[in-house]
Amino acid sequence: MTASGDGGSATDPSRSGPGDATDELCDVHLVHEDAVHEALREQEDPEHLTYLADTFQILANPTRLQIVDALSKRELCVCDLAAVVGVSQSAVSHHLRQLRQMKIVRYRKDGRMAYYRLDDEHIASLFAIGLQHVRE
Amino acid sequence: MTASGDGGSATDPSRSGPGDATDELCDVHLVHEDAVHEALREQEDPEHLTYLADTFQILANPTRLQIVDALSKRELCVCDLAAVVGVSQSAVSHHLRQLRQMKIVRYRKDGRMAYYRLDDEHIASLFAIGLQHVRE
DNA sequence: CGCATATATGAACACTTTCTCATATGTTTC
DNA sequence: GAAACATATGAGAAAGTGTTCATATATGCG
Repeated sequence: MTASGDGGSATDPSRSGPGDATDELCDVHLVHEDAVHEALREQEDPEHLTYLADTFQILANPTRLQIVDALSKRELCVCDLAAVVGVSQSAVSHHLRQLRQMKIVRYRKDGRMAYYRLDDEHIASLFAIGLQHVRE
Repeated sequence: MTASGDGGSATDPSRSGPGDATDELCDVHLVHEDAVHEALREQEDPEHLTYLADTFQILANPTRLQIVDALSKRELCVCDLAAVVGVSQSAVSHHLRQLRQMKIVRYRKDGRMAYYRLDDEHIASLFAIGLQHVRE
């Protein structure tokens, strides 16, 4: 997932006025220094971005999106979900675990059945806005 | 899709319902037939879901989310983006192509520079709602 | 024109993901 | 307790992804 290259970091404190000072944060010459430094200051917490990337990763699968789609309207048990999305119980269960781990779905146990639903409204929003983007 | 394996039908004819003769959609026994059929009827277009999965896939990378984060506040050229996210120009360019292909970013050419920005408001919304979900 | 700069892209390797098969866990029923 | 059922999970093969290196395209400048 992550495997980002060098951390780089930055904010060269010695950089100052014009001239040919080494305006390098990475390995490229800075074209718009102010914008870059502003962007660096306002950057989101990298941990949040990594976690968000993991969340999108779990949503990045048509079968899991079918599950999210179905659960956006009603709760369903694992067996029903397998029938709806047309894959094996094992595959659905694996998908559900991933969705659970990223807090995209939650479930309640009733006897030997497990009834799944979306975890919160953010998920329904992400799905709905994503569909809007796709439909345009 | 590939419903292979054992048949194990065991249909339950005592269950009522407006007689869609399909008591077996996959290879598992249906526990809540009505809910399953309703979910099947209301299913989103599979092509949309595949495209949406591709979109989430492109968002499912911390470096690309850093790019989206930076571009959510200002337009930046490729060189600046490389400095901000701390990876090589080549890597950024590869990422930008993917973001372009999924209509997550767009760009304008000015001389030899390419200035990128987010493609539409849906993207900013997806990013913002995703962050809310992460922060909870 | 020739050279530097800015961006784009192809190939390849390390790493990750997804599916299926086999099996484990927990619950209900006999 | 044993069998049947609903769900969960581990392992491993096949496919996919992200980065780097090398190089291509295109613009600007002297």
